[in-house]
Amino acid sequence: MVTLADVAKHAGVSASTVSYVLSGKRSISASTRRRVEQSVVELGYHPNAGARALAARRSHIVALVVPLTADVYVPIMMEIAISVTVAARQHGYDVLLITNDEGPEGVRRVAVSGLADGVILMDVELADERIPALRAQGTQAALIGLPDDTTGVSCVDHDFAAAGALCADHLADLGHREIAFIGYGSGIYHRHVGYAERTLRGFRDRAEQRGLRFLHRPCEGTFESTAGTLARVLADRPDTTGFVVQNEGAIGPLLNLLRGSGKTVPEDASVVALCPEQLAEQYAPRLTAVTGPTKELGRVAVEQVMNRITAAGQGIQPSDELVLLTPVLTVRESTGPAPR
Amino acid sequence: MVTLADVAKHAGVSASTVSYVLSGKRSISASTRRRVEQSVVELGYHPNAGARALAARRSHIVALVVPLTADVYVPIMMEIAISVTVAARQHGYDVLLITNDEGPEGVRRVAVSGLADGVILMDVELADERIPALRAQGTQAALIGLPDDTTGVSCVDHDFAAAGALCADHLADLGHREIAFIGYGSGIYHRHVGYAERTLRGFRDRAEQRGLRFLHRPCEGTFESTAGTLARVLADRPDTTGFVVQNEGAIGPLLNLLRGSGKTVPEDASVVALCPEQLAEQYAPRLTAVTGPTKELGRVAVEQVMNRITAAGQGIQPSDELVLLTPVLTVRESTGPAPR
DNA sequence: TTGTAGGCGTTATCAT
DNA sequence: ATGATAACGCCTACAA
Repeated sequence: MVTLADVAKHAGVSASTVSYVLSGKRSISASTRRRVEQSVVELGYHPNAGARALAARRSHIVALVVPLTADVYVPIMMEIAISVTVAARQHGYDVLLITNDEGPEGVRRVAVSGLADGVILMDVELADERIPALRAQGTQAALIGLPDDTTGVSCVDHDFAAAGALCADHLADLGHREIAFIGYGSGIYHRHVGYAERTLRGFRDRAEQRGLRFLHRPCEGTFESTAGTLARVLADRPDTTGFVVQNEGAIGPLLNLLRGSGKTVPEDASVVALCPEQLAEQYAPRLTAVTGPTKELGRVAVEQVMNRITAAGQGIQPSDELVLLTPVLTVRESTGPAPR
Repeated sequence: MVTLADVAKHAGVSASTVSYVLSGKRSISASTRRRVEQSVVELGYHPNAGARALAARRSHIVALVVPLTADVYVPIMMEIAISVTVAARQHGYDVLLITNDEGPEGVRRVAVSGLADGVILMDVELADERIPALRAQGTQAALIGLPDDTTGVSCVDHDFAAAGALCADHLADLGHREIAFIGYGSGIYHRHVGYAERTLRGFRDRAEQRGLRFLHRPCEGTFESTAGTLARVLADRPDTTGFVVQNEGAIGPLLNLLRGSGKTVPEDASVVALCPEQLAEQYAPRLTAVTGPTKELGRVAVEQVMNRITAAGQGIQPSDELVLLTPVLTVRESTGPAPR
């Protein structure tokens, strides 16, 4: 193994000079810089990560905590994980993968051992038990998702309220007056995460503003429950022409059921989905959908931990950032002007 | 931060004793062991990862290199990544996520800096350019996939030849005599990976053994190309009653097209797919399919790097293991007795 | 069974 | 602009 000392000897300078050439933390004459860089290449020197971490008290690693549950749509998770990794590299950081089966203990472990300088949490719950652990240790963290209490951490998430509003606007613009919002199972609206509620609120407010009549029905996302939900909607409000779906599992069934009940999409009924683009593209008809910028989620989260790590390293109190990313509505084939 | 020295002082022993209590590398009297463990808990001691890596010349980290391409079915990739992480933890290791946009350089970087003790490569190509890099540095590696030249590395993969044979057997058992094998686009059979060829060979050998008449047709996996492929198959061999599909994209179209041409599955035609279970379950009818044990892939790969790292650490030449995992055929609704 | 001491490769504080 | 040198926290051969 080639060490700093080897390079120093080869270049005829001291070890500290080599270190400074490499870190750029103090000015070096052009000539010695060249000599050192030369030696580095010739000897094939690569700094030792452990030694660096020990001396600099910084590992240049962030931990990414991923859920094991197939609870979320997996390709999206992967996309975020990759965007995090790529973004981290641009800051000279590597990413350590932590699965959530370790629970709050996993987060504690990597932070307290100095293995990671900071942590990024995916799949954050409203009252996430990992957050108190982070606060207690003063661990720098960015959350992808929005918990109840965000003190001591930075957060980034989609702006679900805006997403809901986009749906209402789009259908209103097309002349629809009676809308049904097919949501997740009722459990979701309390447990897990706040995005369901935030979406609904955004939709509701805008719908009222635009004078829409609407109803919200939770739905478990199976074929059967979707059938039940749709039947009830059509019984309660036979003139419903617009559907907003926020439930990956209910999309397919809903399209089939509408077709089965003689309603053609988009001529007789319009459907706008809140889901990833990849999903929206794979139905027939392809779905008009509201989607957030997935990769941004990862990029911003990295930015946030980096800011915190840097601040903390300088003895400054890191600021708790909160970023909500604006979603986009893409018109595809499942929405059209209201009938008549 | 609590250090070894702090614990030693608190327990009234020397630092080395604490170290040995923790590592178990030499016998300790029950009483001091208890005192030390006590102090560890009371003070909340956690060993510093950097210092440990530096002194022990072992980071207790393995790098997992994942492809960025949506080339592979993403949920499977994720499943492997997670099983790798879980398995690694059981060996006291953590997993560093490396994306393939760094190319061979990424692998070099983590190994040469001592950041990782070993490497696991996913999505291995036949003539993978990362492998020479690994060999050159003497990096311990396990590959998920089977390259041309496996010297200096360990490998684990599905036994695709066995998978192909399972398909042939199943259809032969059901009395089918004319089979069509719908494969990937012709490019795949040369480029990328060998599994397509291995599957085909396994199928072919067994099919001949069982006296089946069969043909193999590459297929791009779009609706159009599947339509073309099927039309050609039925023109060439109108009596074809069995289909083997190894092409995720062609499955949906194939089912639709068979239906469209008046062939009911499984009464008129049987379809067996080579694909992940999750996919097989989501079609109507649910597909009889051959699937390998995904999580095992990760677990075995971890086992293999661990073996290599341990051996190398003891100055022993690590042995190049090769494990092929036996796939399983699950009968679902898409296969039945041959007609007549 | 336990302690001592040197070293692992970098960083960063003092000097010069 | 450059050099010595003392940490950084842990491991482990060598002693006792």
